[in-house]
Amino acid sequence: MGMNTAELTPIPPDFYLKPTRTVARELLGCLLVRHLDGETLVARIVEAEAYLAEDDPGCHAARGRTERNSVMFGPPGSLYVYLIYGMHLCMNLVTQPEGVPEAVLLRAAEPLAGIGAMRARRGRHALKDLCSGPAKLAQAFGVTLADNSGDITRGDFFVAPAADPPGRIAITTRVGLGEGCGEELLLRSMIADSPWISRPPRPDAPVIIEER
DNA sequence: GGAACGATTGAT
DNA sequence: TCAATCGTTCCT
Repeated sequence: MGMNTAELTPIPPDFYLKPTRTVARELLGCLLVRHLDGETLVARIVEAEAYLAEDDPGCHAARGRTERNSVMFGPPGSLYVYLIYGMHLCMNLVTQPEGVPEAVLLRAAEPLAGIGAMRARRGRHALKDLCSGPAKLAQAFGVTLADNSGDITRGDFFVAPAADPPGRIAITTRVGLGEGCGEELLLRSMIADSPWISRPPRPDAPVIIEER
């Protein structure tokens, strides 16, 4: 059932040294894989956002290093997990060399395997309710604060290369940022026309389509 | 020490 | 449209 998960292997750390916008774009179609509690969870990434060290007031590291954001300053391929709104967790993949605090927020994915376990963790049945938002995705994959600073390039929680690369990619503004937080920057990437994204672009936001 | 706020979600 | 819910951040 589901899919063959035997040959899934991690993308190595060098991938996360590319420009962060590129990493966000190239993560589309890649597979998020986790072996957890005797299950293999797999989802195809369809939406991701870049957060930059320079000229990006929306980045958690925009005002320097703090206890919370310290993982962003760590090695590429690190997992940065944080609590938002006192009740949800968001999952980021750290990019750039140590000392450069950039990351990609994983925002949405298409569930492919381990659906039952995802449903149980989410408390929802519909496939579209499992991974269609950053906190939903984290919950479906059993992410906790204990996963913060983990290594996404090896072990039982990793990103594998795209088996089915996306065709058209849409680039637009990020979700949920207030005024003055870089809300106009085109740092959100998603698979164009994917039914698995968290939400459509704002009606007034520019959308750039890249053919592949 | 205290207050305001947030890279969200789910219900109304 | 709105409440939930609490750690982080920033101000006093």
